Amino acid sequence: MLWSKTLIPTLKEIPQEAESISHQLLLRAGLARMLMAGAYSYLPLGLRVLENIQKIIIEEMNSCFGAQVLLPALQPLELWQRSGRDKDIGEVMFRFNDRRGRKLCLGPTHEEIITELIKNHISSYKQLPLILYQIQTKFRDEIRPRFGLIRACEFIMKDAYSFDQDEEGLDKNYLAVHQAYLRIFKRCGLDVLSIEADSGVMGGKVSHEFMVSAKDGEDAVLICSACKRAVSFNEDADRFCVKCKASLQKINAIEIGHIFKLGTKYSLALGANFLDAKGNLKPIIMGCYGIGVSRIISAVIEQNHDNDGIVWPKELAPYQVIITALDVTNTDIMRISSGLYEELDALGISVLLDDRDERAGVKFKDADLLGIPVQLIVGKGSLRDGSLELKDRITKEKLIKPKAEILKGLARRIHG
RNA sequence: CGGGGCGUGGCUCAGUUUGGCUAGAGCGCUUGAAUGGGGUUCAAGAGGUCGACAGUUCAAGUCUGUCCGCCCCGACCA
Repeated sequence: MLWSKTLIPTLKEIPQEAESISHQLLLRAGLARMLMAGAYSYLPLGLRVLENIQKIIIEEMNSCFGAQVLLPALQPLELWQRSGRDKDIGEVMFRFNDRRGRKLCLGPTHEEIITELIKNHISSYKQLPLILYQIQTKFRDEIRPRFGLIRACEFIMKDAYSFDQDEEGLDKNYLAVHQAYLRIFKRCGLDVLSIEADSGVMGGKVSHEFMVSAKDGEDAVLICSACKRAVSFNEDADRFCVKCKASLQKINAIEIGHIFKLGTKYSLALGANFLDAKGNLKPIIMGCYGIGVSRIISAVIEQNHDNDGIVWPKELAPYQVIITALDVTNTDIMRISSGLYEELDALGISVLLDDRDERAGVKFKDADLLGIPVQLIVGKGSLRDGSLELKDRITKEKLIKPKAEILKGLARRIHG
């Protein structure tokens, strides 16, 4: 992609509306823009990052035999009345009437919808176990949306649901998804803590939340200074670790995932049953597994930035390489830059070519701000001896070498 | 919802205390020139319902009232 053909509105100064680091960089690097509190437009760069996260999630969910679906965001309120959650969820759910006066809502989550679907299609133990998941926009009328994408009223979530005939099956799926989550977050470049948690409105007994430590996080976590075990924070929390008696340290964190062993709450309420091998009618045992996909963008920025801007983990970067063409009025520099662009593009490497007529300093600052892992710089030096310059955004290492060697260094950074 | 802060061109802000001529600066944008490796320099331009409405006044960005929006803290939260 050519910079001049896309929309990357970088900002030199910190917008008034942003206080947290991830919110500031989200806006400054031109990833997203606010429409109103809690609702954001994703610009080309932000969408590419979002798609990269989704790709990782899809790969890992498929690897534990999840099958992707897409359920409606538009839902009949009646289903929520049947599960009893209509009241529990209360004003967090957006509600309205259609033209016929039918009561509708926008889905804040999808347990009811998936259970209703499954009820009509699963009738035998032979069809179990099953995991279905989707990546979809959720709507929650938050009391206080804040920190950019971290708490939004419209956001993108991956929600998965497991269906089993017994508790053993649920335990197995729960563990499989738990492990898949750890792989997902690692690939996203996140240092994540898995914590036993309250299941709250979701119901069920066991739940784990996945927390990312971040200075501007809105949740708090306690970590044992000795065994590093993390526990969720509440006001009357112990000051010492129950296991090793060492002191606990409070850190701020962002919750990016939450998984629950639901049991039969929804299958009983909505009548999702199956016949076991002996012909007994039993409720399906369920689990549900959520990831805040759009929230990951903010969490990743919180954990991967420096004074110059974002430092994207390899797999999330909106482009793998940015070619910084210094002096676009110089036809030789542009010829070399375009050639390089074509060459990398043919190799399947995603490249952004900065073809703007801007000063070198502006381009360097913007390249650092965007956080694309590898910068290739084409300037006067390249004309003299055919050399290229590579800047590694992560290590800040700079190499000026013949093209062949630079391409090797590039390959090592992309594939290695 | 309670407390606090803010709202002036695309962005950052000054001006509001103490009302006074045609509303300013920097960045960005357009045009021209010089420059060309870490947010250049000079010149000439374009761009504004001063968040909205109502009121006070000879006169309102500035004072009063109501409302709207954004941010932060709290409560809440899957």
